[in-house]
Amino acid sequence: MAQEKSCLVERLSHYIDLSGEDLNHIARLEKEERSFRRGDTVQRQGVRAEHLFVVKKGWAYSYSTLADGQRQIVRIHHPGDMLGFPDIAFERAWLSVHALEDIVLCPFPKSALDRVFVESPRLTALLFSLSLREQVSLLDTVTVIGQMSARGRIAYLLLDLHARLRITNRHITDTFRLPLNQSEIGDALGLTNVYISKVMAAFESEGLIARSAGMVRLARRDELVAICEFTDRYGDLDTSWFPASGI
Amino acid sequence: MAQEKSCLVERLSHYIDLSGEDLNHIARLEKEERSFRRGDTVQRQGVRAEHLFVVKKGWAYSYSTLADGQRQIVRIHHPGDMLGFPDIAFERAWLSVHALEDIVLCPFPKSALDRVFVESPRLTALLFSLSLREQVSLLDTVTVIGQMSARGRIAYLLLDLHARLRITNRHITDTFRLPLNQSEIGDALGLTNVYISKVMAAFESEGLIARSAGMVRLARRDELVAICEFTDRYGDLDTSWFPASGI
DNA sequence: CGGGTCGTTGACCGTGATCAAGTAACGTGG
DNA sequence: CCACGTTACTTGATCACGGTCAACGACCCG
Repeated sequence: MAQEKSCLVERLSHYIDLSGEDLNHIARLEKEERSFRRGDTVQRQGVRAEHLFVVKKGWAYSYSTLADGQRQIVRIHHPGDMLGFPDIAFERAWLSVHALEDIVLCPFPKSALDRVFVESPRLTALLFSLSLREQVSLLDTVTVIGQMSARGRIAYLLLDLHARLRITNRHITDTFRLPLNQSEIGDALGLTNVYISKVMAAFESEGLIARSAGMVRLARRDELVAICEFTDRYGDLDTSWFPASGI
Repeated sequence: MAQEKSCLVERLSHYIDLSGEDLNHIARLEKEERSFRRGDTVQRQGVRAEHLFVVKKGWAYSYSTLADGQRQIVRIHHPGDMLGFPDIAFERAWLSVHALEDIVLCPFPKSALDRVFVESPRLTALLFSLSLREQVSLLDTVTVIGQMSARGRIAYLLLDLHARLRITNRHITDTFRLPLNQSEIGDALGLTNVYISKVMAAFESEGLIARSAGMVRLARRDELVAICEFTDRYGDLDTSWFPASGI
């Protein structure tokens, strides 16, 4: 199947120049894209994890579940994100993945990674770095959930989503679509849906945000930033140490 | 300086067989040892991050600080651990590192990583996997802090430390040394020192743990496990996909 | 001795959970 | 077209987990 353009190439060439060699690797890796419907479970915790995915279209999230049914959403995935990194190191998936809307994923098999590691150190370094950036984002999440009040956590979530959408869309305004319901926001932040509702209503009445039909506008972004000490961590990666291309 | 045995080799050969080639790389990576005194700051958030470290002796922790001085301890490092992974991907360190006691670290420069990536894909895969395991551990931390009560969080911390000590010491008993004070435990779990004191006193009076002179004994480990649904995530890595050695 | 750190304990309080009722929007089938 | 179920959000009353503040004791080291 000749694809117009590989979604992985598109994603990765945002960071570094890829040689023809590198491109061949990616082409070999990438398999047919897969679609899921809103609400589908892409992957369930504990199954054999055999693929990494690139999100081509739509939002999804990864979560873990406790025995009593409590759910922690640990990562929200946007178009252009890669998901499934943690599963590379283990036989079974640690996280379940849920489609927030109709989505399209590009899978590529973990078993093909060895050739990438041998033949394209530069691509390997990039994958490693992307995984590390996700790790840094998790570090922030821990700090936010561990230390901040509900207002801070919610402000952080909104600013973080906005900053991440800006990675792939530089010209984004202060308004964006938020296809998460309040229960899901709560599960991402360790709060209840009820309290999300109350705080967001407060934010709105204070003029910090505006909401309508699934859209959010960060009306006074600076104040939200002050509430949670937000700093954008999605600047450019340090690629200076990467192995040179083509050798 | 001829060392009896490289601490990195000791650590890594626990997971895979290392070729002579690989060993040479490691030797080149480990320039030297560096010692720090109890209470020293090994690295401060925001400085140029130029090294990865292997902990050879003593405990340390990585943390981030908020503007108001609140501190989130995100990772406790034991002998044999590697620290500084997240800093590989960025120019500046995201975390500060603090010595919990007198420690010895083996630094190796980030700038030397490119040769590892080019010449030893197998070692690269192992480093990647170790970084991913740390990421998985962070995922658990998020879930624990986001969803569990104080009792659950503290039980989890104790069990997690115990399980990690068992990686390098298979014959560990149910008793171990805990060189963290209660303020630090609180900062790791998003709780206050006061509440740590109260819950641990409760655990002790219920016979779940016993304490004396900086040591903790998990007297009824099974009940602690039940409290926080603990599962040991430090089993062996999936190394099946690793590139073969020697080529 | 004196001062520092650390852990303990108690009184009080506030954030955010819990429970419950009600509303609005939407799709479905009659 | 309305009746109905479902899902999402809102709002209020009540409650409890864990924070805050403060005092005190144990221990260590100079």
